[in-house]
Amino acid sequence: MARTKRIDDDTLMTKLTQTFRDYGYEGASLNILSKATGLQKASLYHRFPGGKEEMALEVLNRAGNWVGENIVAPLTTDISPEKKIKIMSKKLDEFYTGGNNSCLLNMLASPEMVKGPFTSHIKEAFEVWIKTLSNVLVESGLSRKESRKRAENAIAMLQGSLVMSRGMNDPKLFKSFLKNLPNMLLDNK
Amino acid sequence: MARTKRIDDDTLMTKLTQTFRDYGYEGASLNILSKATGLQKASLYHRFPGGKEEMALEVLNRAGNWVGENIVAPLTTDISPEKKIKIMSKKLDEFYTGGNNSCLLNMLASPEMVKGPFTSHIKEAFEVWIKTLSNVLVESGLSRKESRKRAENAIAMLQGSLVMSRGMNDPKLFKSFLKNLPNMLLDNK
DNA sequence: GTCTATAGTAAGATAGAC
DNA sequence: GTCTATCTTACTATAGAC
Repeated sequence: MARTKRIDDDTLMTKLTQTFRDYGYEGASLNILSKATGLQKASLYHRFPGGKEEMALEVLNRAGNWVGENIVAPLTTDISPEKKIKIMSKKLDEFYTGGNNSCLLNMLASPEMVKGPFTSHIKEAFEVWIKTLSNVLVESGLSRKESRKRAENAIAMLQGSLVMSRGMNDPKLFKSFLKNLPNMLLDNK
Repeated sequence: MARTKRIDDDTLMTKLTQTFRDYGYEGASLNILSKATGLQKASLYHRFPGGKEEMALEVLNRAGNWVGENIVAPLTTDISPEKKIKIMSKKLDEFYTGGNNSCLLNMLASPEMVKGPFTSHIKEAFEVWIKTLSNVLVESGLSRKESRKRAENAIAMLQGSLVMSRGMNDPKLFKSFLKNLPNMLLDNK
């Protein structure tokens, strides 16, 4: 034995993701990651030869894929903009577990001066997200400029509501954001 | 000599603040703090016997005082709500150096599960901020409920725009937020 | 008040047995 | 594939000279 995995890849990635979200990159020590996954450090290195950096990169990629499949993809189908926004809200609620989870794009962001290994991934994630959402709003009849602005504001509000929910230890601001999201995006001005 | 300070208290605190903003609590090692301030580690311990935790706590307190004097105080004077918001915008621009600095309330926030030494300070800072800003909006003629909501949204948008400015390495979202802030707060709906 | 030197601990990472 | 044991480095923190 011991040739069989104590924890399957998907569950492992979920645990790692949770830990990086809770502790950030620096705060998530290998000891903490080990306890969170039930694997010893050496076992983690066996699965991620690149160590913590590789773990965080794969976590970031997996989150990107999840967002692509669950949030971006529905936004590019043939249903109405209203329905798209509704689906997105539901998926965001799931993704951030009702405001109790921080966003990796915030928790893994590096100091500006020292460009870290995640900088480009995070920047691209934000840009893709803004563009995709913006396209939906154009489709709903808004101008390109107004659509871009609303998309940026919505994502900023999402990030801010998560920061405040964490800081105040109360997810109500995130929930309130989600509730207002459709209006924020689609209301005629 | 060496009985005279290499760096005065205020400049020292400014450097420490900058470092915690850039690196976060875990990321700001004593080596980094030492280089940033020009003081050796032992000298830092002489000034802050409680070590890094005391440094961060004092940084947080000082930032709270600055906000109290420069942002909260003007909000409670006798000038018009419009002028108050204008002053606040200007001071926020200064405080966050045009969107190039992160917010300590985000960078020092601890993981929810492990209540850190800053949790209560951060929570209180958000609450005071929301209440003070909300009162200004009540004064401008909005209902208590609407005022509270707008204040929360404005601060969330501020936090989010900072997160995104850092993540995208471009302060334009913060600048855009600042520009729209008066409308966001005072527009009749 | 600041420094060099160093203790003690925890970090990231690897070797080799099973 | 997982483990214990270990290495090396970096970290927080302290001692003691000037």
